[in-house]
Amino acid sequence: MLKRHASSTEPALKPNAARRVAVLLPLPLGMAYDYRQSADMELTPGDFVSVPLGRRQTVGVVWGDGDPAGIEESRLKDVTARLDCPAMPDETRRLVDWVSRYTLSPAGAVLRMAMSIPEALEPAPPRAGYMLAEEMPDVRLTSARKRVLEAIAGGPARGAAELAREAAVSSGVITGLANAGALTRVALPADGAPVAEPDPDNAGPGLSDEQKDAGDRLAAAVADGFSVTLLDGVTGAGKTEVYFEAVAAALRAGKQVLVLVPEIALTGQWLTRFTRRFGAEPEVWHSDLARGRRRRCWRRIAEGRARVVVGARSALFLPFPELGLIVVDEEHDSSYKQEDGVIYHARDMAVVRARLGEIPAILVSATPALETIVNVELGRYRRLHLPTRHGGAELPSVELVDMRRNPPPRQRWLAPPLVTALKETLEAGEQSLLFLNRRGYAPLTLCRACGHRLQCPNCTAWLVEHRFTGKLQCHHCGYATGLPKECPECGAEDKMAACGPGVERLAEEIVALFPEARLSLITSDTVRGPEAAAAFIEAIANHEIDIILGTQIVAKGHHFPMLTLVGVVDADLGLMGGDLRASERTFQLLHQVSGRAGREERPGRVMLQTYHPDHPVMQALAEGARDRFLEEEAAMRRDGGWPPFGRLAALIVSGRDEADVDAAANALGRAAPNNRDMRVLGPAPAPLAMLRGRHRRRLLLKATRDTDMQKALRQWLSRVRWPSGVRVQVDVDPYSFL
DNA sequence: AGCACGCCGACT
DNA sequence: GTCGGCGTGCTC
Repeated sequence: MLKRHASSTEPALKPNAARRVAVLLPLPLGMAYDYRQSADMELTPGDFVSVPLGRRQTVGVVWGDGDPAGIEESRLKDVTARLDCPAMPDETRRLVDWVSRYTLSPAGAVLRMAMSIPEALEPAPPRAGYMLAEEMPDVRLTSARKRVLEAIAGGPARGAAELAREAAVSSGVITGLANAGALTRVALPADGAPVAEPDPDNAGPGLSDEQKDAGDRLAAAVADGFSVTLLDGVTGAGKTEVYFEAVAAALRAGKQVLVLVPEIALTGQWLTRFTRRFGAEPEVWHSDLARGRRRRCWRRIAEGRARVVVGARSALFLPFPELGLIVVDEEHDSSYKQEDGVIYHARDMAVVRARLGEIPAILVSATPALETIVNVELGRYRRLHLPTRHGGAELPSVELVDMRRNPPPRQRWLAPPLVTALKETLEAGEQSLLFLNRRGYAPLTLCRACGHRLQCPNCTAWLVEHRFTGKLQCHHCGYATGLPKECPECGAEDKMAACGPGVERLAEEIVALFPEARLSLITSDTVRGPEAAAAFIEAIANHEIDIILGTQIVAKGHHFPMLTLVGVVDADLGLMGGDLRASERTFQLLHQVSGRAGREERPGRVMLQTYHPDHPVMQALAEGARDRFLEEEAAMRRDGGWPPFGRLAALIVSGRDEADVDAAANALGRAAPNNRDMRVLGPAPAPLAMLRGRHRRRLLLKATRDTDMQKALRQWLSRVRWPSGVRVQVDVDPYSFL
């Protein structure tokens, strides 16, 4: 494939023509660059190579043959070296190409996601280990030192950190012993520490008949090439344990497994369940892993030593040499959509990766995306249904609290029925969860004298007061400022008033109502990082907390046996704003929060505070009529030609100069394709008309299902030029309408 | 993404 | 007179 063979139909190569290879670089370049390959260098597609670029050295990947008709030979530079590390697997390279074509992103930009840790390609830095010195010098033996010497006597040479942990001493003791000559430093085999492998036969799964049947069917699919199965089950049905059977089957077949999860910070309970089932931890991958751990993790995956990887969406681009199964947990979750840089949907690309590798994908959810349901109905995806909760727990009852008929008192946000329910729950010694998807104290601050509203200078957004930090914050760009004493517009003193509730303000209300209750506020401001999250979850599970008050982050995947009441403070919050998926997303989120209630023998109760009790989303939630809701939603989308029955792509035109942005957006509007199959809406100011100081306009290309969107977009964009200060971003299959 | 080149303000 | 700000453009 790589070597070009001269044939009679091709012009004969010049006898001393250089061998060219195409090398894709992890830069937003769009195409591979050609390099000269020296005669003694063997290169195969996928090889990582070091090449000169400008006046620096860069690492790239051999992508295929060079193009003899490409740039002239005199400008070719030599490949410097082939790196000593496993080649990028064929499927990963094809995925990079596929995502690049689909999203209209430069291939190099996609490659960058697959080379997120360039250090992993270099040989591992030598690791210092310690062993007992041949001759024990005369040193003072403290008890800490004794423990170290005992620990080291019972095993091979180990690293300082490992040894310190085993002997329960600080690493200073190790250094001290080494300096005294009692320990000698030796080089450890780099990264060679054996990894405990998950064992598919470690523990019996302990499944119900219903779960076992589903697990068997998933496991059977593992041997069967490409397939997509929706594992559709109510919250608490034990879906995780069911797909673990497919994981076990893949492990038995000697394959690697990738489990995608939406928010890696929240998987503490998931990891516990995994370890219980498989007797070892999976490899955990996410983008803010410390450099060294990330490097080792990447390397173990590339070498096939990591067997099960659980990770956020970027894990899709890891170099699995023998991937045998992909699971997408909470497949409906919108955090699978990457919104900046290369804009892609990890659930959809996971299906593509599965097809390229001819392996199965399992999509897991209690509230599947409409896209997924439609794919099931079209027969593209299989479906396994788990209709009952594990252990016979009842699904919670959902009540609507009509805020028009039961208004809370002025400057309060909890309606009387919810207050009563909270009181009853407290008295029964059970836990309550209040959900309000609004960080901070108040979403809006205005002047009572002149009506001026405090807005972010860089974005079309109100500043949110945070009493916790005493600041006004923009949630879009990170702008923060102190709370002004006087109105910046009219100068009136002490007239600034907080409008509406955030979780901090709601906390005040709860403290006033139930001063004796133990309240915990859980938001991304109060929970920074996985350890803090684990501590909160532990405290809740131990019933050290009576009322949990939180944003989005409490909605997902946790299981608290004493939690019997869930109150949604503003169920209408997500419905505003004309977003195509507003109803669907609100349904999914509220259904998911509701699922936190009553997961064991105690029945759960859910109360949704709403001003629109007749809205289809509220009705469907109250009646537990998920499938009816999906049918109604599907009917509306089908009538309007919206996804998944039609296709969408958005263009976001942005720049610092508003006139330039408008001119470019209008030019795109004039050049827009408009025919029987496609129509362009806009340009219109994007919902966030200014973001981080850049003005934004949006155009939406809406087309029939069978339209080649990439081709249409490429042709459209090629007809228009815009000034260099203006950026045009393409979002194929947009999810958020921001 | 780097790292150049290039064209206008405050320094030794 | 030069040092240096980051805007613009190229890298096989």
